[in-house]
Amino acid sequence: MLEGPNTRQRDGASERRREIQEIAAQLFARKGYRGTSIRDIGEKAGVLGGSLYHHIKSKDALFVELHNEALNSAAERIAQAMAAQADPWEKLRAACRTLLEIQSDPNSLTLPMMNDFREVPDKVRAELIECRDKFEALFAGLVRDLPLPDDIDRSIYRNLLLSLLNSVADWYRPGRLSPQEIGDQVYRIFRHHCPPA
Amino acid sequence: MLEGPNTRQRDGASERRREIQEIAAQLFARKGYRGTSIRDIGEKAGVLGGSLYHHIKSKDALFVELHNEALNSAAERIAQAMAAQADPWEKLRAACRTLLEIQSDPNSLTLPMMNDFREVPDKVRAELIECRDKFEALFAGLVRDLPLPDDIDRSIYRNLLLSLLNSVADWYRPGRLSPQEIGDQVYRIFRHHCPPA
DNA sequence: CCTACCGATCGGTAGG
DNA sequence: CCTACCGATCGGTAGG
Repeated sequence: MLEGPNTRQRDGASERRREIQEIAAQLFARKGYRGTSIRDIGEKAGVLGGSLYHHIKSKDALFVELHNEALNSAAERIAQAMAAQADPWEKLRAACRTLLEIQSDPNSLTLPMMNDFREVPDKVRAELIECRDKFEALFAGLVRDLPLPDDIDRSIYRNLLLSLLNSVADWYRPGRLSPQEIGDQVYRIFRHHCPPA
Repeated sequence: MLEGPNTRQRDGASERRREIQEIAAQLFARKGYRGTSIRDIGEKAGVLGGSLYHHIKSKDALFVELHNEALNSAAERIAQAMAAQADPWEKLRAACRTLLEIQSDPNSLTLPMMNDFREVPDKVRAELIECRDKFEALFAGLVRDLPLPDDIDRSIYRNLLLSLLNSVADWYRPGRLSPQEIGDQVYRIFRHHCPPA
């Protein structure tokens, strides 16, 4: 209801567009694709739903755009954290910590990463998967370089690691362990598997 | 469109109810709560949406009922599989294999276990969580008895294990590894952590 | 189990 | 950015 009228007007159009994107990202992240209506986004932005169509093309396009931005931004941060480590296991640890940090930040436009594959229209899903594949390739490379025992299937290992990291947002609550500490826990569980050198 | 008219009529009402439950369970599992309309369920049952209300009270009640039945049935199967093993790690292995089997069967009414927490009305979510807590207690007991290293947080370990097992349905595709083999992989990843006795 | 309908909500648009 | 509206779809009900 209350809106701050002190928004700068320097570059009105694109700045307003950014505001709307951030609002939409938060709502999508919290309520999912279907649970977030154009009118919901408008309400938080202080306008009626229809008015948003000056800034967005469609709900689908907005969702895909936010999802892919978030994924690319996350991939970049993780790649940087991994690059700072030489040991494969330390790369895994850095990746876990970074992704956990991203996933547990409720206010970042980077958060969404919504795995709501089922609740999204087919056409949207296809675009989501395409972008996600690139993200998963990052983890495929990471897992490829780990010295894992022979009886561990790397494809399964990677899928488990990824789905685990993605679902942390479902049960993470601030206050107890920090994202970094949880990341370390993930690392410890997935790590001990050195082959008996 | 085609319906088999050879349905027995022995106990018409309750048998019909069971049919509708199975149809609804499959749709909910595949399309989620919001993605499944009463009319969708009716269509698969060969009737109009409104006609279902002779057999169900509401969409919410139907969903909660199916969810809780699935959860209780799964908990029972897992408890039995665990009871057949004495060693704590073998209990974990049995639990992983059984849950994986349940989660990857696309035709079982037991499957749904839908973690669509976000797309469900608040009132429904509260009822879902209540039942899920009991299910999670089963795993809490399992994890409590594992001889884990001191630097592993059992609460995190359990959350990771559960969210991992639940999200397998997102990427599992029949053909490659069997559910049991995947269950064994999960077991291997989560196991190696014996403390240096 | 159907016909016929309800009130609500949805994404989106025309026209200003 | 609003008014006013569209066609579609939703869960659910009355009355037979």
